[in-house]
Amino acid sequence: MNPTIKDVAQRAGVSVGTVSRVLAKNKTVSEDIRKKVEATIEAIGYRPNILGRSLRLAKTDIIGLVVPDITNPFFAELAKHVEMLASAEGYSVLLANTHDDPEAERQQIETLLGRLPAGLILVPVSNSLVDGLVAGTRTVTVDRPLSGHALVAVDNRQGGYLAADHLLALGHRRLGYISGPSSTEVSGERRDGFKQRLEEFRTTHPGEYVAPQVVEGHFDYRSGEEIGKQMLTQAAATRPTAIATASDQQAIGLLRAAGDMGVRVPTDLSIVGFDDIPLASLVLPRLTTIRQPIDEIARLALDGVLGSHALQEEYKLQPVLIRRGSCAAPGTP
Amino acid sequence: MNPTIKDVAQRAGVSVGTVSRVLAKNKTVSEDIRKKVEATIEAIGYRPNILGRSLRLAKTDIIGLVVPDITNPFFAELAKHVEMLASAEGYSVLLANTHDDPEAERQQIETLLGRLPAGLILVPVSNSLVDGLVAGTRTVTVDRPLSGHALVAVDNRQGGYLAADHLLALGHRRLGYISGPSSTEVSGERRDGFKQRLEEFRTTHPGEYVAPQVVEGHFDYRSGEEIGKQMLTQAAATRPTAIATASDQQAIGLLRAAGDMGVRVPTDLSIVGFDDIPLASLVLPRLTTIRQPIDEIARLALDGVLGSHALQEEYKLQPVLIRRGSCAAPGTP
DNA sequence: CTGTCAATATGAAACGTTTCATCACGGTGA
DNA sequence: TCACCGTGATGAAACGTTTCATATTGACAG
Repeated sequence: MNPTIKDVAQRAGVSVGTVSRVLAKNKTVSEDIRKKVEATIEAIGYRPNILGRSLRLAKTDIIGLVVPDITNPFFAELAKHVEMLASAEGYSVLLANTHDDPEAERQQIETLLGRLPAGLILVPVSNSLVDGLVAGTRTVTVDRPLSGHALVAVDNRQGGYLAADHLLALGHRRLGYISGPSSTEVSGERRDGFKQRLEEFRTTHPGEYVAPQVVEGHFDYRSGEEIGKQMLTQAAATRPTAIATASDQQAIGLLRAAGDMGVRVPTDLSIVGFDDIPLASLVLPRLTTIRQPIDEIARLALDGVLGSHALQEEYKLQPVLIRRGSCAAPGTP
Repeated sequence: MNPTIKDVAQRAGVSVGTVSRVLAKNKTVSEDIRKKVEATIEAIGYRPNILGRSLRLAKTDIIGLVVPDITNPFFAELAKHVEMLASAEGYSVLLANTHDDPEAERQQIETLLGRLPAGLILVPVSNSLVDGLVAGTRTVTVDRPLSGHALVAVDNRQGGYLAADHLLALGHRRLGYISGPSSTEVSGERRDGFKQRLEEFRTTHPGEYVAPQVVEGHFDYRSGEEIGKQMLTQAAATRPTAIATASDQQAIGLLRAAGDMGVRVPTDLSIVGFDDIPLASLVLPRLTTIRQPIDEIARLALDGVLGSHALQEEYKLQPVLIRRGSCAAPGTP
């Protein structure tokens, strides 16, 4: 149906090999033949069949992107950046959701690999299952580590550290922390960074130290709201004056809980989120948060997958504290 | 490198054609040979090369999904549902963003079509450019119409109608409406439905009718916030007691503006959104909104693209009003 | 005039499938 | 016995590329 390279060759009176070389911008083709072929291509509207080419070359120009849930703003943002960069280089992005289910993940990756992608960008949910499955395809892990594969991620420990540091500097002493599920390393690191800063504070200001209240949850809105409610029902004298979370979604849920309970933010409660999703600057009050440089993450991941150079084991990026309206010194009217 | 069908054939002592027939679950192959071939496949870990197959069949099992912006929660939700349904049927989803740019859209669609997808699901941003470009590939349009192609969408006019109806029923008379950009038919329809209900009201209650304040904006948070500020700076006696918007994002921006200006929702101002994105039930107060049945939309779109039946011109779905906390009768304490 | 060399163009093979026209082989009916 | 048929298996072609070993020039040196 569509014209093929053979049609072009025939119509231009040359061999298919020659046409192919014209297409490949190969030097060894004379000027006038090149012109004639190009004219013919234009004339009959020839467009190379990507399947024939992929078959011959045994590789495609498709990038697989596997995320737990595209509905999560962080991953949506990641997908957007990856797609932008990839399409600028002539690659397309195949999207797969795992719904945080290891079995679904295995399945998705398997069918993805069957399509011989040029590379795979993966936000893994399980540590074991996919191990070894991704051999033979350049694979970069994002956000969460997977043994044996390159990882692009923010320095989560440093992120947690920054949050605690900011709150301490504002004068808060009774701190709360809503972490992510302990099944993910990410949340452990963020929490540990948070705690580490507090430990440091304990040694420098032994008299003022108060042990933080740490509760584990999921990364979503709901979890932030529920745990927030629970934390805030304590007597005003013992409940935290500031809470840091492991995700902006949790922080926004927490914001909602505070609102429901008449706890004013930031007057009665300071909140620090994590990620800096677009919504963070649109809630009321605007969310102070730890930003992940997601464009950088996407760039590095794609570079890793497409680049010819050997993959480093880990690309750690520095998170940065974004000050907005959800934090204040305790007792600020 | 990977074993091919030839290896299987050779090792099992049959012809490649036979192996292919086994793979295709074709009836005309004897029981014992079938067993032997299957055993061999298992033994050497053969997996059919999808490229060879696609080339031969001149089609792939890839679905192209083209959206303006995957970061928009509505489209993320759409992508998630499409991906779920598609992968359940053995198809994969190729994602492309157009950033609301007609030229990018043309470009994206063109390269997508070059990959010979089984079908294309498109949320178009321009009416003209891609026309005819998508011939030869089963294409379904979602959300916004494109002449000459099947459309799956909610009845937008009815959605606007419902919003106005709800607010009138609550007793509001001075209404505001924040619409989407007039370049999209969608926003026109929603606005017209809204106005239509008001016209009906005018004929039934001629004495009480007040002309609505309608302002045009974009679908995003920022636009809702800006226009909201502008609307709410009017004197309390003339400004609307209720505002409907063309998207939840606008409504949330509006919510933010109201909060900033000390206008209490729903006490001083009722708000109705549109879409029912996940976040709608998480803001404070929870957003009353017009829900689009997005799972249905995804299902119909995929059905249209994959099904063998002829495409209808239009699949209109009914929106439904979701009552939450952002609306109340005017003057409710 | 002949042999060489560089510069270009050609033809065919190969990538891994599916499919279709044949073929082999028993069995059956006349 | 022979023609015929049905059941299964085979072999080769075809899908549209790229690439590599050859072939064809023409120019130029000896």
